[in-house]
Amino acid sequence: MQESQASETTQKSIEVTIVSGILSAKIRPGTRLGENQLAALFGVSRTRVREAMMRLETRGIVHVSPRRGWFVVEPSAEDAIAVYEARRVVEAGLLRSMALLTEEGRKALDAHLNEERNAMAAGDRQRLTYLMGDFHIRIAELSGNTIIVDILRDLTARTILISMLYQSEFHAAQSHEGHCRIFEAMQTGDFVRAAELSVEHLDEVEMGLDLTARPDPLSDLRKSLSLPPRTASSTFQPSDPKIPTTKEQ
Amino acid sequence: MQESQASETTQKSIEVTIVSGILSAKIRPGTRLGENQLAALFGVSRTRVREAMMRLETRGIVHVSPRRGWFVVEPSAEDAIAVYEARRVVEAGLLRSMALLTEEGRKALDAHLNEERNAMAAGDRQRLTYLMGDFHIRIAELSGNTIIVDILRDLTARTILISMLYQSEFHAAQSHEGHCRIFEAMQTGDFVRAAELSVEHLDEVEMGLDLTARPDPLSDLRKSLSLPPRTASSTFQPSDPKIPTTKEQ
DNA sequence: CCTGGCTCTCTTGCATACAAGACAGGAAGC
DNA sequence: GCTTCCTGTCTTGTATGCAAGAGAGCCAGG
Repeated sequence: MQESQASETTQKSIEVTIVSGILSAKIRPGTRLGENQLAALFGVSRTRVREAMMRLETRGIVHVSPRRGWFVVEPSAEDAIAVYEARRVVEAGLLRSMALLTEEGRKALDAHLNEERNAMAAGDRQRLTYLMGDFHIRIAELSGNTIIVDILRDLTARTILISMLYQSEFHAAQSHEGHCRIFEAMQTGDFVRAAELSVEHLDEVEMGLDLTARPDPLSDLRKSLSLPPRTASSTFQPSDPKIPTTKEQ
Repeated sequence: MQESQASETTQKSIEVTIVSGILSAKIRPGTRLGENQLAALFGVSRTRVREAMMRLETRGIVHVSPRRGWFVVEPSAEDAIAVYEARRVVEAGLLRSMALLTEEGRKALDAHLNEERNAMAAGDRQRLTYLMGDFHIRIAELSGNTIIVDILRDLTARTILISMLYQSEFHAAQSHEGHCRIFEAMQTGDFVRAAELSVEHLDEVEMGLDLTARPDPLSDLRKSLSLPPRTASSTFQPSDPKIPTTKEQ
């Protein structure tokens, strides 16, 4: 999103920038988020960067390795399973609790599915990743319950990190079809069916993961040697290359 | 729970102390949480207190009024409705996703219900409040999914704050019966029924609230005059009176 | 060539200092 | 008496400084 100079509203912009970056698959799991780097990027002191990191940590988006740095989480296979389970629970519970789909909501979802189709046609993979996750958030928004929206946003962010680690190929068409089916069920007012389809859809995506493929083939070894998690900063390509070879200080 | 001197593990003890205090109804909504007070209590600097506050803010437990202080949230009527809806979604979704009740789990819930009975017999209202909320957290723990446990813990904390604001009388027996019914359904393996009962139970509790009774009859006026939210510190009675009239510095 | 240890640098952890806003209380003017 | 303004105090907001830990790299010894 916006860059530095975002002073004044920098309050939470660090947080949203990073989450947005993850939701659109621009930031990879394991990316190192140096306090000094971010402080320079946003033109603030480390204090505020740390605040943002703490918030993101409680949201399960980043974690800190003492005296070594902040890193975007690299969910383990167990984490991945837990995240998908949590999503099934929340999303199915949400759909079952719905009573009707307003015309407004119908339009919003319809427009979203069109966006998915456009992105597929254009082959815009990053945008596609974002849209595939966003669909579920949009459904939550229909409920008007910001608590659930926030929960699902964070879970979706983790889902995307998981897919970057364990998903070899991206079955966009399959996901899109799943979304369409859910939408159809919702349109007919059959929310129980929509919930079931949602669970199936999430199962499908989860099954498409190769959870045996460890994110880093050497992670076992690294851990036993207490070496740093793969920084992956070399593969971090922000759309706006604001992080040059900033040899900080 | 433990007090100052908790150095070393002070890492997150501020957070858990406050959340525990809320879960056991020892800290009222609107309680002012001064950075200096907490810093003195825990024997750390404001920095770490602020970190804890930020985390709690992310979790929806406290909020900050700029340059005026941190306060335990006072959920509005709308917030209350949203919290109960979120709980219904998550808890019903969770129960529906369960396949079996292990013997271990059965014992845990059974023991818990006994504790409820004991607290009712003893008339220990604080403990009862804690147990009534904890029952739902225990169910989440059965799933072994820490994500869901954390979500429900925070929602339960907010629920207790809501009950302190809007619940005139405490229908402990009614809640206990609701829990027993849910447990019975789970024992028979009928998790769909358990989910339905759970929704009914939450509806019952929600209906027992008087959401027309504003937490502070003058809150509208206060807001328009941008006066401080009611501190309620005068009604704050920690079981361990560690916060005397600490005229900080 | 390999191994062990040393140092040097870079990172976060934490405390502190100072800035700035929000009230409270009192004094001055009407 | 009432209102208005002003000043003092207390709060959080933010930056900065210093300490301590973790590695990376180098050098010596085998």
